[in-house]
Order: sequence, then C-alpha cells, then structure tokens
Amino acid sequence: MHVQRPRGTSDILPGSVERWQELERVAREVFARYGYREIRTPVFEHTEVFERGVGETTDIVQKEMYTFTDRAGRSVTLRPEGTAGVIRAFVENKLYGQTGVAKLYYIGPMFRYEKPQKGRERQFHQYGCEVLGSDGPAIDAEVIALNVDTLTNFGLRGLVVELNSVGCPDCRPRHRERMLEALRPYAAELCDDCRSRLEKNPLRIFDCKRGCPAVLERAGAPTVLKSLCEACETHLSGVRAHLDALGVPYVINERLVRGLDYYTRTAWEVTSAGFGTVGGGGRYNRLVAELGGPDVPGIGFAVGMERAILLRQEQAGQDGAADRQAGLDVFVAVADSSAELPAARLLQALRQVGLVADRDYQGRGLKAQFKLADRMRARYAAVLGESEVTRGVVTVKDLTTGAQTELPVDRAAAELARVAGQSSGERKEQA
RNA sequence: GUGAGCAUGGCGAAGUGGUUAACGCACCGGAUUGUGGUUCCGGCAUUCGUGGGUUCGAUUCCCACUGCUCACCCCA
Repeated sequence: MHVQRPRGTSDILPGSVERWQELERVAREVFARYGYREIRTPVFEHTEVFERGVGETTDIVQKEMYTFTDRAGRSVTLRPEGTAGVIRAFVENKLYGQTGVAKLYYIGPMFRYEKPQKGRERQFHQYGCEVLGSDGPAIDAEVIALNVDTLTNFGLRGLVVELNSVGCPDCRPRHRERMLEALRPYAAELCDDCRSRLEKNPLRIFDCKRGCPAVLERAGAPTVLKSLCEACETHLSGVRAHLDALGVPYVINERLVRGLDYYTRTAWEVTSAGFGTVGGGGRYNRLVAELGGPDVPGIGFAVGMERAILLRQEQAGQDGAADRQAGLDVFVAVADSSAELPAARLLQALRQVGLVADRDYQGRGLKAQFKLADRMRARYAAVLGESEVTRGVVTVKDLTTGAQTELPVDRAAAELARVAGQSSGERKEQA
C-alpha cells in the first residue's frame, strides 16, 4: 500500500526543520521582549466558537472549515485561525480579572480546507498575538511594531506595512450607504464577483484584482478612510503618530480590507513586493463580548510561518540548501569484534561527558567507518581493536590533521572533552 | 469552487511506436593485511503514477482515475 500524506499537508524533514526551529525561537524571543506570554489552546474547538468568532459570512466559515461530529454527536472544528480560540480561553478562564492588559501569543498549526498552492496549505502554521483590554492607539502601534520586529529578527528585509482603518459600527453603515449610492449607476461595469459584493460587502470591491477599483474611482465612491467618524479619525492619527515615534515606516492603503468580520478601526498587512502578504492583523473591539466575555477591546496579528520561511529562502537567493546536521566531536570506530563492548562503553562515556559522539551500526569495515566519520564531519576518530583492548588504550586520530595518539580508555572521555570541549561548549550554549 | 501544466530509479533529469530505458548526484562495494576526505573501477529502474483502450507491439498515441504544481477566488 502506498500511503501518502493528505493533500495540503507537508512533512517537515531534518534539513529544513531547522528553519522552523529558528523562526519559532526568534518569535518567542521577541514576544518575550515585548512582555507577551504564551498561551496554548486546543487545535479544535466547538464549531460555534469559530462561527461566532470569525464571522458567519466569511469564506473561512462558509467553506473552509474542517468540521466534523465527534462520537457524541457534537460538532467540532479544527481551528482555522488563532484568535477565536484565544479569546474563548480568555473569557472561559476569566483572564480579564487580572491587572493590566492581557498580552498573549500563540504558535501552532491551523487548518483550512482550501486548494493548496504556493505558500498555502491545508495545515499551515501561524504565530500571532492578542492584546486584550486597551483601545488606545499606542497599543495598535506597538502590536504593528512587534509584528514587523519578529519578521526582521528572522532576517526578512524589504517589508512594507500597509495600514488602513476600516471604521467602526458607527461610521461603517454610513460609508456603506455613500458607496452604494455612488456605485449603483455603475453596477454593470463591475465584474460578476463585485456585483454580488455590492450589497453584501461593498468594501471588498476595493480589494478586487480586476478592473473594479477603477470603476470605484470613476463613480467617485468614497474610501472608508474618507468616511471615518471623528473618533475613528482621531484613533487613526494617534496610531500614525505612534508609528512615527517608534520609527516604523508604513504606507496608507485605502484599499486594504481584511477578510474577517470582527475587525474594527486599525487593519494592516505586512507585505513584501512581488511576494504578497506575510502577516497581518487588526483591531477587534466587539469580539470578546461576542464570545460571552466583558466588553473589552482587543487587537492582534498573525504571521503565516510557511510564508515567512518561503520569503526568507527567496531573499537568501535560490540556494535553498538544506541545513546539515551538526558535526560530531568523536566517531567511535570498532576495528575488531572483540572491541564491540569496550567501544559501546567508550561511546556512552563520551556522550556522558557532553560530547557529540556516534558510531557505525551496520558492521562495516574499518575503512568504511572512516568514510562514515568523514561524512558525519567528525573531528576525532576513536579506534578500538584487539590490540587496544588488550592494552587498555584507545587510538585517537585527529581527522583534520591526521595526527594519531593513544590514550588510556578510562581517561579518554575526559581527555577528549578537554580538547574538544571548546567548540562543543559553544554549541551547547546556543541550544 | 474554476482554469492550466506535469507525472521516468532515493533525488535531479534525457529519451523513443519495436530486441539491453542515457547521464549527473546520492548510495553500496573494490583498488592486498586495522585508517578517511581526492582519484580510478564496478554495482544500483524485469521498468517509465494507476486502470482501461488503440496496435503485431506502448514508457512513448487515446480515455478515465489519482496525485503534484501553478494561477484565480480568498487568505496567513
């Protein structure tokens, strides 16, 4: 039987998993610097968490969820994004009772039933954060800065923050009316998709990749930005002032509309020219209450980890070289079957003193073992054969110089730890 | 959900309607006795995604299926 992975999933193998570990490490490090703590929520939730949290009208809920009934007949869903579950946990565990704002981050797999393509899988990974309890523009700017900071610390360059405000429940209906008014006479010029968006969600027309945004212009349809209420206007300029103060460059993109229903006011995406979106976020001031909690404002972002890694590979030039396994300190070679047990003992002793040590497990000849030692990029080879065993010594060869000496077996591990210690010590500190 | 392209050994990749399916990398073995990285020699696809059809004959032509990739939609 030929089993293969489900569509849209991938195996992250040794050689590329190192990039993932690095990205995770960097993200955690930066989150910690900004005072965020990790939260781990289930990868599946009751379906209504997402229906309510993400929004009934979104594509995610309407056609992309992995939903199934469990053995007790309950409907559960693999999380398609991180925010809803975090908010659910925030409410359920009453984290709002604590002092100050809650600053939480998460990292892990998400699931959406979509057709896979470049930078898009059915099981994909995001890290992101949520800040609950502040609606001041300062936190908006901080979260945006944090979003970018995680990415630049990972080594990405040329990122652009595109910023917009999608208004609030006060100004959005007003804007919608104005837009519809301007647009109705031009409905025939819109593409099919946009004609249906007209009534449902006219904002999205700004996002259309066909000719429709041009129609908007001809119709003189106002962008959201032009229809903001005073409070939203003030908030936006506050965010901009803070971004300037933090030294975070951004461009206003009046066409930026985020897909999730819960966004209010600040919305942004972090993009790279010719690549697309790496991450994005927004403010959601009604979501916590919507999920049964107190009426606290929130804001957060999510980064697509596949995309971050993909982008870094592209920026690094097309090398895409797999990370090699770290080299060995010592390779233990068995020259004669009588040395089998003493060699096993030596290997164990080497590892016990903290050295990276390995051996051949396939009964190869001595020559082949040396070849293996080379491929494993060992610094030293420790050879045990009949003559060594009877004399209680081990032959140690420095594989870079070719110099060869003998050491008493029972002191060999300590001695090798001393000479090889420096580099392996550095290695351990990084871990 | 819509559209397009592609499926040859572990990987990359040539190829043809007809007796033995290039090549490169990787891997394994050897070049005299217990010593490597270079070099040299040898080995490594009863088989060309699966199933059917056309044909004297198909990996090469046709159909279906499956899978992969890319774009649209949407998003991370």
